[in-house]
Amino acid sequence: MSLEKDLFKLKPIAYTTMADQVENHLREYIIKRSIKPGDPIPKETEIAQALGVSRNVVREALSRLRMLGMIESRKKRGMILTQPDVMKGLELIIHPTILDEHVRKQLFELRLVLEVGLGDLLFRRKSDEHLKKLDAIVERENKATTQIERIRCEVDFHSTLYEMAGNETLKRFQDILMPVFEYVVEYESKLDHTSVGSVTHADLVKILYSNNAEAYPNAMRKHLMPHLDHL
Amino acid sequence: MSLEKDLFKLKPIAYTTMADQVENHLREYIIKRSIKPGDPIPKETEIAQALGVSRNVVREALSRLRMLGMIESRKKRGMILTQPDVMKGLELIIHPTILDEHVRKQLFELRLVLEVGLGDLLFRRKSDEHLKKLDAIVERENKATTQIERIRCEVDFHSTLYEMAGNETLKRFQDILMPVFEYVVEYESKLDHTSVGSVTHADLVKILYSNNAEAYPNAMRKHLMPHLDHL
DNA sequence: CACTCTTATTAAGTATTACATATTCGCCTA
DNA sequence: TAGGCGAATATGTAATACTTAATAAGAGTG
Repeated sequence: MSLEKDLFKLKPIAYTTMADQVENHLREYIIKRSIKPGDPIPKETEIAQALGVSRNVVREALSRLRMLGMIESRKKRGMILTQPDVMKGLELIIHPTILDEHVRKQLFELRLVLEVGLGDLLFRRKSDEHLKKLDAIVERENKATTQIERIRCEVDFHSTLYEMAGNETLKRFQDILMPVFEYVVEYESKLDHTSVGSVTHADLVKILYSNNAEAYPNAMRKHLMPHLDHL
Repeated sequence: MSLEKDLFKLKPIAYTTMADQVENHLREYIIKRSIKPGDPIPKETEIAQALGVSRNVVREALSRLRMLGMIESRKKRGMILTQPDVMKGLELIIHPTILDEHVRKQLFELRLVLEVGLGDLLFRRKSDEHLKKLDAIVERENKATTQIERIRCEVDFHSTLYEMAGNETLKRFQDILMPVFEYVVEYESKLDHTSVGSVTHADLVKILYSNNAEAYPNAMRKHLMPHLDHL
């Protein structure tokens, strides 16, 4: 019977281990009791006894939360809730993973979207130091003789933009995503950056010096157009 | 001695458990052997023996990777590497966490950046169905009598934009972040959406119907200006 | 010969126990 | 009172035994 087959196919999805359940229990516990960073969490043995499972299982669940930076534990003091880095989870999953082409492309699109939309943060938070830093990079780029040096400038320029945006979470997001885009470098090097009509880094800096926030998005769009056209 | 103090202060940071080390070993193992999704991973006992640690420790490490969706394990078949959802880690850390105001603000900024930069994806991937859906939402919004109904339309409208962008990773990102922004609803309800000069949802739809991609970013900027001004 | 039913094997999931290690606290002594 | 020593405690690690489920192999039957 196909119905029976379907049921069997559903079963493994619904399957949860004790560790999964304990993990969820702990998450609920933290939310419902509205435990704040710094507050203590029950001892392993207490949790095990309360939930009627082995300490081993409890430790697996705790180990997960610890990896995400949600809790910290010291030898006698017990465990405390911590304010986790929201991007930690993303880092853990992206860093060691061989992403397939499809996902990598989506992440690259995400980067393009971010850089076009970055303008308002930049204009509200730009400082003279940042602008000078961009100037220096542009100058370095113009003097560059090798392709490798030019690509390094390219990366530096855009990284500096994220820095300028003054949003730590956003910057962290970018830093995590960056290694994924290394594959782009290959075809990046084949692009003609001096092509007529394309907006250069120097042009972008000029706009940033002005207070013309309206000009930024479309300038960046034109700058990234070679990439955008690949969508 | 202050040097000694410094050393003591450094010690707990450098401290790593066996489980941490095993976790890293496994990550390296996966990368170096360039194991692909679907490929099998050594048995728990084999790993334990190879690294000279207890199976218990190995299970803690594996439990973490399993949570992130990097591996799956079945009773006899052993464990296999899986293609993880890149946003899984983010979901795990954001959902149950009481984020502090500072981080929440940064995530909200991130959302604004995304929506302004979204244009090119939208224009390249819009379909008639999507546009009609937006039309329907705008119409619903105009007929809405209660504030709650209007907010629901607001959420629907912007969610639909992410859907239109045709980027699953981006959409997932948005879905995860959405609950964080509920706090915005409060002061959102105080804003005057009919204020003169502000770009309405209807205006945005009109632009999307056209093929004027240049007009989008600044239109969206104006639409979001009440939020942007809060930066 | 094919086909099903049973059984054995394997690897993950769970439980229990014991011990190591480090940190806190309090007592005790100089 | 200060300082050190030891007890208590909670996490980290190890070892072992058992449970459960899925696969493979083998036996028996049409």
